[in-house]
Amino acid sequence: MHKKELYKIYEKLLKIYGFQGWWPIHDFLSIDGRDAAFYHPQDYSYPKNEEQKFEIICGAILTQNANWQNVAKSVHEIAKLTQFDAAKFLKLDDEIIKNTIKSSGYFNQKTKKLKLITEFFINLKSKTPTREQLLQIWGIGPETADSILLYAYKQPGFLIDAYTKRVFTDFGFFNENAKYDEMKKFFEDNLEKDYKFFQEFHALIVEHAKNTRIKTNKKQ
DNA sequence: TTCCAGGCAATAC
DNA sequence: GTATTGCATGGA
Repeated sequence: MHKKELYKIYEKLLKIYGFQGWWPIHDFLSIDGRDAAFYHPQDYSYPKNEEQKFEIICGAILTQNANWQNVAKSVHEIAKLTQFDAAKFLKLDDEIIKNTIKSSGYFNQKTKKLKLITEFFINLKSKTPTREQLLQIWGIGPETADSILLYAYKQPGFLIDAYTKRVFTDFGFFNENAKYDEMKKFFEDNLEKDYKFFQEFHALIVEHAKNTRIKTNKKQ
């Protein structure tokens, strides 16, 4: 019964913010540019190769509880160092990686996470992983698994993040203690499973959430 | 200065 | 099973 409402929200967000073109893919032509990550609105053909898949996976780890602007710097640095060749990345010393991803925060944990997912990625040999496989990897939780599946592998699973929860709780769809899988199921039960649509919807939710950020005032 | 950002695992209860 | 805590940087 929520189908109509959800599609209406999507149309409204699309009208306000336009196509978002997620997930940003690094542009090697502007490798020395300031902001080398770029978006590709209405082009759902990305990632176009293994390197771009690996880039999205790295970004998904790095953006865990981190500001994307900080992550973009790390992505840029990894691109310069490895061109997102997974085998090349795996050979890097931990100290090099820590220094390279420093701006994303939690660099000790994230270095370990990146190495583990890189090993997994190489062993996949271009196959598509399952959600269960991803969740077994240390450092991959439901949101990271879903973003990897949706944006690196074009699998139409709905991705829930802090923004999605906040926005749709505000809209009255969920209550404060709604669980990840419960919210995910809600969207998937009420929407057509189309990866392009899911990619766009999630990106629009994030954009909207950023634009309606509540400026908290600690002491009330 | 304080607070938060495209979470997750470990630990405590 | 649910709640809390540690992880860390950079910009507002």
